[in-house]
Amino acid sequence: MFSKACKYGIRSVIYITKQSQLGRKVGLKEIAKAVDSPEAFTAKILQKLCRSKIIKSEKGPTGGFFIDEDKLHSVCLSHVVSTIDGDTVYNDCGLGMKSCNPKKPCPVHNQFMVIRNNLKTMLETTTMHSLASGVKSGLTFLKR
Amino acid sequence: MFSKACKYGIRSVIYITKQSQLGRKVGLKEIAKAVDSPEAFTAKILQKLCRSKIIKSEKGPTGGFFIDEDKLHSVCLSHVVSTIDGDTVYNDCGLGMKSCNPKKPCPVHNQFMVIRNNLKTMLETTTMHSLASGVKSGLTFLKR
DNA sequence: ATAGTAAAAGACATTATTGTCCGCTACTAA
DNA sequence: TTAGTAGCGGACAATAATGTCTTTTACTAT
Ligand code: FES
Ligand code: FES
Repeated sequence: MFSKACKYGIRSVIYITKQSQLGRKVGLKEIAKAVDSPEAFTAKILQKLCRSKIIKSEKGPTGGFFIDEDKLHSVCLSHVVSTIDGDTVYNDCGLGMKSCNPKKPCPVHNQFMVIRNNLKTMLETTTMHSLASGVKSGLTFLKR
Repeated sequence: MFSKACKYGIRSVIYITKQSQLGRKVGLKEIAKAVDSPEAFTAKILQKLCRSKIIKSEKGPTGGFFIDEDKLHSVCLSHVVSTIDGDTVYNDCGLGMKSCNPKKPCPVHNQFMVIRNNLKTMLETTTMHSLASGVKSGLTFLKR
């Protein structure tokens, strides 16, 4: 469904969100440990997310990653996914044709559109904030 | 969503199905041209599909790929997908945790299960036969 | 100011996926 | 029986994704 990079990215942002709700900045090492992801690789992903303004970072001691107070409730899954994986999930043809064109649909176009629209809606309505609270309340987990 | 191999596989099987309905066996070259896929790579994929009994092949002149009359209506998308891509679509955690375990769900588990079940149902209820008739009637296409 | 810290950036290594090539085998038709 | 055909199988090549390492940059606390 998503690339590994994207999965690490989502898990990381959920963790960062959770900690930002507590007013904490978190370092790379802590994140990688919390979500069980390769450290250096995770660094690259976080850099991307910073460049796309989804998260912020500060260098030096007491530095780390965090999310602005005002963004805490607005960031949703779709932002993270499109930053890391691009818009392929939304635009690509399910059978790999040059493009997904309703005027010249592939055999599974109609069926795919249904699934894809469900997915799209889900990604756009699921906030990182809500995912983080699941973790916070111990209902969901970020590793194992 | 699916690997390229899987997409080529699906397109190929649809084409083979369409031709088998007309009682024709089709050669690799013809298939690759019809679905716009790399020939040698497609050969590998067709071999897999043969080993899993989804399609059949015959060597020598007048040989080629085809689907048994009795299977023509029973083969569905899920068979092809699980042959090529395995059961990852069904079993893997959407966030890449070791396993998708409802007892220890990841933050998006519930949301994912909905999408995945939709997808699963779609794959299991969509027959290659029905996809092939769309192509036959000119409503859908296998390349471009 | 300076030493220490943590992220940024770029080069590099590994692995998985995708794609190609070629000799071998099975088959058919003449 | 033999020549030609078409899929099979294994080895190989190219690319993309994943993952690592090292140096530089920005910052902060002392
Ligand atoms: S054309 Fe294939 S999914 Fe739209
Ligand atoms: S645990 Fe992640 S999808 Fe089920």
